[in-house]
Amino acid sequence: MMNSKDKHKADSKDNLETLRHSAAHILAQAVKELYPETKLGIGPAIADGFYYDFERKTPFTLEDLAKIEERMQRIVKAALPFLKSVLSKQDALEIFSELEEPYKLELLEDLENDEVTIYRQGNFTDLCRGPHLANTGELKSFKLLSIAGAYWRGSEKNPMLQRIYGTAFPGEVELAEYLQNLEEAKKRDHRRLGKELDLFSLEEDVGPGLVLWHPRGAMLRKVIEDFWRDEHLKRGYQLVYTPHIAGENLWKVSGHLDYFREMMYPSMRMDERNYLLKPMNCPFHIRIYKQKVRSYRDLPIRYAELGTVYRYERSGVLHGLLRVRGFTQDDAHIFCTPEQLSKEILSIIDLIQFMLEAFGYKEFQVELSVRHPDRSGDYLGDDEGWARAEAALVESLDKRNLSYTVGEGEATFYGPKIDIKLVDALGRGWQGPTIQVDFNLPGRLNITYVGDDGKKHPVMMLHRTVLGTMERFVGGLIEHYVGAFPSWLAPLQIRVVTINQGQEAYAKKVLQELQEKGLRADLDAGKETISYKIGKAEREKIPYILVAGDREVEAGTVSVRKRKDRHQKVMKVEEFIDRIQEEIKNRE
RNA sequence: GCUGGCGUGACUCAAUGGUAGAGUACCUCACUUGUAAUGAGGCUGUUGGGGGUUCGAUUCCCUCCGCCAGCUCCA
Repeated sequence: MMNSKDKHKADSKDNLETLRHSAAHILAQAVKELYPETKLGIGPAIADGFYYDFERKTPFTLEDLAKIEERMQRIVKAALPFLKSVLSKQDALEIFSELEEPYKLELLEDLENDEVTIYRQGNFTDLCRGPHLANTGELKSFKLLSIAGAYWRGSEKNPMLQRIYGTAFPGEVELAEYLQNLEEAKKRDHRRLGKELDLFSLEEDVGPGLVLWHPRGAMLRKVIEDFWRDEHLKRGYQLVYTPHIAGENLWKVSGHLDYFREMMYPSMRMDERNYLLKPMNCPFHIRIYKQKVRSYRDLPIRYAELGTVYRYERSGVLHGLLRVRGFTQDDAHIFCTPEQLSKEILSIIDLIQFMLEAFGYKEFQVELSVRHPDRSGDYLGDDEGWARAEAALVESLDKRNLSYTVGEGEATFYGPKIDIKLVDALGRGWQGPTIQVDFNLPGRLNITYVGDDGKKHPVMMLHRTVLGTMERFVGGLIEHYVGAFPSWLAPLQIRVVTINQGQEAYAKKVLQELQEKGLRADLDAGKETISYKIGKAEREKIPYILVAGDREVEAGTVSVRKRKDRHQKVMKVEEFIDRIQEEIKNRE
């Protein structure tokens, strides 16, 4: 049941949507007034604002944007009422054919109901479900933000229209706040922080989407990988390693050459054979499974590998660490009996949840991807198997009380899946952890186990990642912590700093003590002022600075300064070591 | 891949149809410093690559590459 507070919240969300949707109409009116030859696409409200798609021969420029915004202001000032009319589809078709709006006609023709609504303000008419503001004067605070191409109806087979993005808020304060947040978010961008903190780089000569991990980034990754490995071993996984290339036949048999070729790098030839760079790890894990006859008693078998794969991603989609061409999946394949499937899925969900929470993620978006109800012919595997697999996925999500959205038709051709999205600084979602049931490979590669009846049965197979890939996960993590990693993750945990050169010997002794305890520390014994050294360490976002001045040398202590905390505490080195080790152990 | 924008020293950015400057970083010297940037001096560029227009291009045009935003696609 909805309480009054929730109801109010829902109302204001609807109000914001109405406001933005109306803003989109005003945008379209302004564009039509300034550039009458423009054809209208669609113009909805979105999470952070609104957009409208237009077809026009000459592209909009930034100067046009300013002009359009001005014209919108004029329409707002005129306070034109939004007039709704309900009419028959036939009448609407006549109106939009008179207006020469081909895209609107296409939309109308696809509408199934016979009654449609249109809205008018001033001389502008749009096909629209509504609702809208009472009049254009109610739009107070808005701003046009950007221009981009967008395919008509989201299909790259269709012509590309020009999309104008904007945002609108009930008041100037909210708008200013939103724009400022946008600026703040840019400072959290992992590409910027990755450079500032010297974590990684991408370089033209190496190639687009191919990552160079610098020492600090590599250390961060090592810590994550160690944690990942330990946790997998605790949970009954076995680690494997497999090559980066394999003979063509492996990929032919697995179906990758039929279904995944356009994502794969061209083959290389040696000794009269063709080899391909691996885009996935599964065929290798399956070959390991097939080395022996497996009994039901051996199952489940869980092979895990931090497997580096290469995929040809289209140039326009590359994005820092979040979308690359060479990446390391924290992959595993689970071979089990149909009876074991539910339990395996559940324990993967538990592992994902445990891992993400360890990295400070409190909530995440879960999507269940199932078959398209009308297109069962497009999928491999029988209905019964799909039904059972989908039920197992749903059951596991429900058991752990996870809310999720259902993506109909989002399943892969070989099976249903659960995807978890990580959200970046600008609110964009990136698919990370995934659990996929596979109805293709077991049959295709004839992977079986011997049941208690002594007969061979097809095995159930799961693909899964719990972080996704090291690249995407670390990219997300940088933004999540804004580069200020907790001590257990920080590539460099401690910087020892001297005040003048007299303390260098003592500082070196302190450093050695820290390093002997396995702590990641370095020393700044430079000639600069203490303020300079503190500032430098703070900019590097090192969790702890230990200052060794004359007083500390005298007393055998260090002055401990925690990141972003001006109040330092003086203590014995041993005491500091105890404290930070406790912090690291608890992953605080 | 598509649409639009951008590409200047290691980084952030400036400038002009007449062969480029500032800050940071780096190096040197002086200062020996008590918790977010001591001072002075110095070094750094085939202005993304190639081609064209021009007496002359970093600036204008073409082309390729890369980056950014969005679309499409994905871990």
